[in-house]
Amino acid sequence: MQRYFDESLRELLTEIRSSRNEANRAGEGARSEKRLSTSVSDNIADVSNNVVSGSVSAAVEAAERDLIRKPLSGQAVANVESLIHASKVLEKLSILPLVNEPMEAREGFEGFLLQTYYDGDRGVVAVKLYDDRSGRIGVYFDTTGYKPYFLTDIPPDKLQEIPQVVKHKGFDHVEVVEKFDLLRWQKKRVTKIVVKTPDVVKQLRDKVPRAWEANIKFHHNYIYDFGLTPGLRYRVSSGRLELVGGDVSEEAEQFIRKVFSGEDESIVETAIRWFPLFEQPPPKPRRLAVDIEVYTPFKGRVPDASAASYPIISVAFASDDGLRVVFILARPGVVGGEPREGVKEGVHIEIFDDERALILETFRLIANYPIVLTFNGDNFDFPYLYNRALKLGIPKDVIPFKPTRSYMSLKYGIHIDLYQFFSIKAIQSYAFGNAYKEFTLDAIASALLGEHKVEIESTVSDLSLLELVRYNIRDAELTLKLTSFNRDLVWKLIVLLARISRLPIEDVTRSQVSAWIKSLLYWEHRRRGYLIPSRDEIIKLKGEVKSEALIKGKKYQGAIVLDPPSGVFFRVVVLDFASLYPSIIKKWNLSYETVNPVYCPGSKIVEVPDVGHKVCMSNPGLTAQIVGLLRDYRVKIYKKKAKDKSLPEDVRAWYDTVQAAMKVYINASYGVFGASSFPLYAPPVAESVTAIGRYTIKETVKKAAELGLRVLYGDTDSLFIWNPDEEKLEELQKYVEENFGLDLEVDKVYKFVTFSGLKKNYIGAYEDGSVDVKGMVAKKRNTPEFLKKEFSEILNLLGSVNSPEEFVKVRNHIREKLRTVYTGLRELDYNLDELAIRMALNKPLDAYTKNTPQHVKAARQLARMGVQVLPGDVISFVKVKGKEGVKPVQLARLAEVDVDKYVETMKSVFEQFLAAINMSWDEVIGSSRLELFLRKNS
DNA sequence: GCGGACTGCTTACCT
DNA sequence: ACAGGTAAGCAGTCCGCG
Repeated sequence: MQRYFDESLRELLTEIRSSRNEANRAGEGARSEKRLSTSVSDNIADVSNNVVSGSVSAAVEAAERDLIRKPLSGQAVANVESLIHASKVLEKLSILPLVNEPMEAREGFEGFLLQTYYDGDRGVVAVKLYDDRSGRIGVYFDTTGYKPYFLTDIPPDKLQEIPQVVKHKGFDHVEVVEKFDLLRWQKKRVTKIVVKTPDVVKQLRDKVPRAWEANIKFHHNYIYDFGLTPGLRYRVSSGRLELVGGDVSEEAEQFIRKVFSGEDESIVETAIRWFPLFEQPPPKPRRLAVDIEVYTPFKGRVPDASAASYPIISVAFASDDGLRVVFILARPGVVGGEPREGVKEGVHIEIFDDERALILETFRLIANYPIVLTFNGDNFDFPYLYNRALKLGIPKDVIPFKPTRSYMSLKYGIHIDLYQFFSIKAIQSYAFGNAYKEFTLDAIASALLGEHKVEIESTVSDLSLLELVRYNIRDAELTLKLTSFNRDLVWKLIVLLARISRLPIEDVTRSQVSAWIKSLLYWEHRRRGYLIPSRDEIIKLKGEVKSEALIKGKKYQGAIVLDPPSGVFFRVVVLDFASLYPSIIKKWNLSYETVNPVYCPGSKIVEVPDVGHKVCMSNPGLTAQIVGLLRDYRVKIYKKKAKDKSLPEDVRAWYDTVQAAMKVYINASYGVFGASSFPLYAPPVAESVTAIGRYTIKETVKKAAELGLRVLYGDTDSLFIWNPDEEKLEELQKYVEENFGLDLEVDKVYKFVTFSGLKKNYIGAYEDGSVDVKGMVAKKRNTPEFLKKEFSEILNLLGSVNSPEEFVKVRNHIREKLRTVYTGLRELDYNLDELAIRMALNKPLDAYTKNTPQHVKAARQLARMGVQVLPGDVISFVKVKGKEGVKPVQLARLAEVDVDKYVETMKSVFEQFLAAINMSWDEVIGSSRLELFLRKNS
């Protein structure tokens, strides 16, 4: 590997430059006043005031002809051995066109539905389909004459009296349609106002007193009206999209009927209809990850993508078909770097002496992949490339992206920005169990892949070319791996989320879980001919809550937390109600139309405990059906299939992803009804869920007491039982099943639990010595690293304890350990990084107006130094002596650290734990103070 | 003018 | 913009105090 660069790269660069001269001559035509040899040195100085002239596009054409179409001529390949690999790659690439508008999907075209969008030029909805046989994307342009519309209750003749509507130039026509009004449980005739373009809906919806379904994106409406499911296979047939492979076999249908036996027929019918979503194998389009690096003279500041003032110095690509390429810009005064910097084998490096050529090559690659991955491409890489290209005179139609309202979309393929995807809170918490806490490539890759970014001393602008290559390619590889690890887990998850939500891929990867649930519910409303209620009418009819939240500013009361004791308890069984809230929604038939119903057809009404809402049980509520279906599918079918050893491993992995996708949905299903931003916001629904939850756990605690079980603690849906009798436990489970129709499962068994006496705060140790630490200060991000380290060492001591007797010994160990740490701290045996407190900035600096927390103080000091600080940034600071009290790590010295403050922090970290083992800080540290005093004065 | 009691703001956690 | 509940640290304020 080391012999790759046995020549000095610098020498090589000279060669490249001259060989490029030939190839570039045509491309330089437009800038004839500047010879290529000077353009290299001008690269940095000249770009910021580059003016786009008319002759440039001719130059681009020429460059395309001479340079781009024959990339091997004048190609700088940095080593001989990789040339063989590289030429194979490039051979493949060199036949690819620069601009790649997808071909039209005509009659008979078959492919997976990836994306719908509005094609403004043609004025129709367009659908991107991925054909897995050719590996190409085709676009189906709607031929049914589908137009944008919204609904109102004004009859057509009365509508004629509103000229602003019917005389509007975008107005097309009206139709009368019949819908079912779930909220009022009656048929309703509404007027459909059909218009020419989507923007007209926005202009006209306020011109009528009441409008429905006027806030749905045109290309989403298309999906709902045609009953499409993104992620499934379709064929263009008789000018329409026809589902392929959506049939459910007789055998499968019988199986589903058995699983859902006893349910209402409408639920069984939906269950059968959904089956292909979980069973059809996912498409596997080729994926390309792209990452760019930009020169900037300002350290600690992210280059401004809208200005794009400085050159793109490197672009790295990694694809799942094995491509590893870095395009790098030769810059005057920047050395090649040492061979031993260790660029991995198989990475093909191309050195460009012209930034424009580099960008054009980049575009050509991007334009040829059906899926392009970035990390923050929406807000940085793609806008930068876009604006930089324009600045360098590259015409728009050569650029493979088009900016949409909220993100960067691709002309040919699909752009997935993984920063957006991993920032989705439901993904972070439900799919990955909060494994990562910050939304940076490094944090996410470390947590999920166990791999890191390449560490660099200062900024990318200061790196040698080889260091830059190494850094850049790692980012691209990590980005790719984030979708491919664990048998393409993330890609499959995205496909499944698209199928369940019915949102296109570019939409589902950029929206929060509330948008997914909204979309799924809209789709089902449309399918069943229900009018989608407006937010206002739901609030008017269902706005009232009956409980008061314990937390100021919240809308209604939530879960209960039992008061835990303090102390150590051996053999603790933790029971929990399986999917408590979703199960409640299903069992109690909770839905916006069933809670406090306007009309309950069979008058079968039950009352919610505590809050007294009335629930109509006569017909299955819509949201109860959907949530219940996902829950049952997950529990009764896919959790089992995921563990079925008789299935091949990759099939099991798929089913595991299926159940994970369902988990994300059902976990969020309660919360959205309590979120005022949700279009189907129904506070009494959310309030009923938590009230029933409280009722259920309280009754279960009562029963447990009757059975002689000792309940130590419980939070929302869990009960900690001390050394229970097996039979009594089973009896309790039976009681819960019979009385509430819920599953009370044994979640875990702890060898022992140490409770501090505080809620949401305990350590549970398993038989094998591993431990769960919950809520303790030692676990929090804003606790200095040295304390976390020392704490985890104490945890190791603790995990080894097997009996109450052994605790005595461990207590002594712990006491000694703490004393050592204490004296070490007094003598400042730690460095600044170990002492740093990390805290996130949740708002822009100037939004902290009420007071100035310490991390904001530190951040303001950084800002004064010219370092950019943005919301989401985690500030590392240390506590120091002096007026401000804090300093960012970068600016602090060890000598100014305020040791007393750190002793306080140490005390609070360990007191929580000492409380559990019945020790006090003073008894542990008291004598240490004396010892330290004596030692210092001896 | 200072310190303790208190409230409110902010963050990070748990379910 | 999925929810509420708990804990901690600190900033800022009020009040008492001859």
